[in-house]
Amino acid sequence: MSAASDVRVRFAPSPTGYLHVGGLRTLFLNWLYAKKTGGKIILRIEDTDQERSTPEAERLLREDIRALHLFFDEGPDEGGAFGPYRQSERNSIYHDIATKLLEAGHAYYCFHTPEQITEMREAAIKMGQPPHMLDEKIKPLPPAEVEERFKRGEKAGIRFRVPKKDMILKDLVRGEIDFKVGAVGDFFITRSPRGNEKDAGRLGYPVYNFACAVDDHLMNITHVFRGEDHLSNTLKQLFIYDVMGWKVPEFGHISMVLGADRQKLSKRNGDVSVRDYTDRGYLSDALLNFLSLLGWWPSAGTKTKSGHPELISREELVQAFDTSGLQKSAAVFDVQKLNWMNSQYIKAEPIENLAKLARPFFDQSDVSLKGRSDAWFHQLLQVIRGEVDLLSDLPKAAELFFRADAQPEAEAVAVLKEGEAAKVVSNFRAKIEALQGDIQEEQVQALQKQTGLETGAKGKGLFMSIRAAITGRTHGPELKWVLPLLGREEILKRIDKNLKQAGL
RNA sequence: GUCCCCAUCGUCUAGAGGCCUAGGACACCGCCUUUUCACGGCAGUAACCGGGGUUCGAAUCCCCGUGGGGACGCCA
Repeated sequence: MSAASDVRVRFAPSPTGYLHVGGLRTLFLNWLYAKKTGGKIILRIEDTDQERSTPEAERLLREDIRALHLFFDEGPDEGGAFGPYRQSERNSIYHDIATKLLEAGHAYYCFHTPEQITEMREAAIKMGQPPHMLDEKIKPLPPAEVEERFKRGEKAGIRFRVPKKDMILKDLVRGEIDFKVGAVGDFFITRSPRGNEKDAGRLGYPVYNFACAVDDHLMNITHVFRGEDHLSNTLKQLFIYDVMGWKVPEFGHISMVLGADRQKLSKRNGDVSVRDYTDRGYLSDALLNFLSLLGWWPSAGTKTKSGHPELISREELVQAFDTSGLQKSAAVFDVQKLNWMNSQYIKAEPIENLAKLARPFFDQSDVSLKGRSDAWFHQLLQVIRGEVDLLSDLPKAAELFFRADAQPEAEAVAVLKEGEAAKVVSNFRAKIEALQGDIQEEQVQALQKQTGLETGAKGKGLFMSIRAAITGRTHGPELKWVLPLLGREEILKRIDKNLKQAGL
């Protein structure tokens, strides 16, 4: 992390639902940039669409972000010198600027209904023209007529008059992008009032492109990293900066995240909600590590403590982050790779943390941790953590240690009926019975060896017989780990039960 | 339809004119290890979208084509 700087980036979600992985990736890239440069990251809630935004969604969003241990320097809850940070609380600011735009002739009232405009757009497309071709020919009304219409109770939104000129966007990711005249048409900057506004007068709530440009400017945002799908929005915002004479922030349009079908990630082609992932037991750092590598790549020679080129800790990510690694082309979200990465994080997580993270998954499952000590649970996790990709797979992997009454598998029964198996098992059972106190790893190995010596069994005949008799299965973790976890009583009980159920 | 963006293994990507017989990672396949499964280790299969230029030399630069994606809301 470098010394403090003037860099200010923001995450500006609209509170309409859970946090999505695409949004999280944008947030994280912004976060990395802020941390890397010693700048600040601001949370701004874009809730100008009163019909869709809910406080509940905002709460959920914050909860999701907090769970990932990502924090903001400024925001609705954390405060700051550039508030309010909720757009719904900034109405008077937008109205002031909209009024200025109106007075300067950069914007005009539009009394056409949404239906009329839609009609014109459809007609334009039919003529092979850009959709906004016809409706932008609508001439602004003379002031007297505007007054007249308002007096009659008509409602109007304000439209921005897009200057007739080419624009160049200097993009941090894509270089110079040229937009020809007419790439966008006159767009709405405020809605026509719906009656639910506070002190709105004849003005409604602002529309995204307007509120966004105003806030980025007023909040001194220096860098805007957002999805490529915003490219044409950026053009609109550029025009606002242009006529207002504002300094334009740096823009970086990051590539899209696509589903396996190469379409924009959606509910149809994969899970999009971050909560879905955390609920299934993806670790936050694994998810973030994976997401960071979707559309960004560290420069050559980046060293990681893990020794693996793509297993990069959060601190290392901050160190390595650089906008030159931002990718131009879209990236497909590959769950397989995420799963692998998650399994690596599960293996590397300090056991106490892992226990803390894993416990809820056991509580939700039908294997109960009741009566088990923390030490035992840690030991258990140590044994099974290598087998799973997700925390939610843990209880299933642990079943062996809980299901004392489970039927032995057919294969296990077959093993027990084979040759000297019965002799081997009873010999081993006697040795366990004679034991006192906790069973140690080395003891298990010594006992097995001894049984081998005494019965003449070796190899599969020895090890598999014991395994089948105790676990009722032919595969699983190493016996030297299984037996200490089970304990003397449990082992004896299981041998007797399995033998009986095998008909021996 | 119009505008904009993009194009290296199945996927994420390295590559900024000779270092490329194109490197890494996930997945896949095989072998080794573990007298089980998994883990781990080692090897292998696999890509520069096509066509024209520029150049002594092109995955890298330019043009065209094709393909994919995005945007075109009084949503964000």
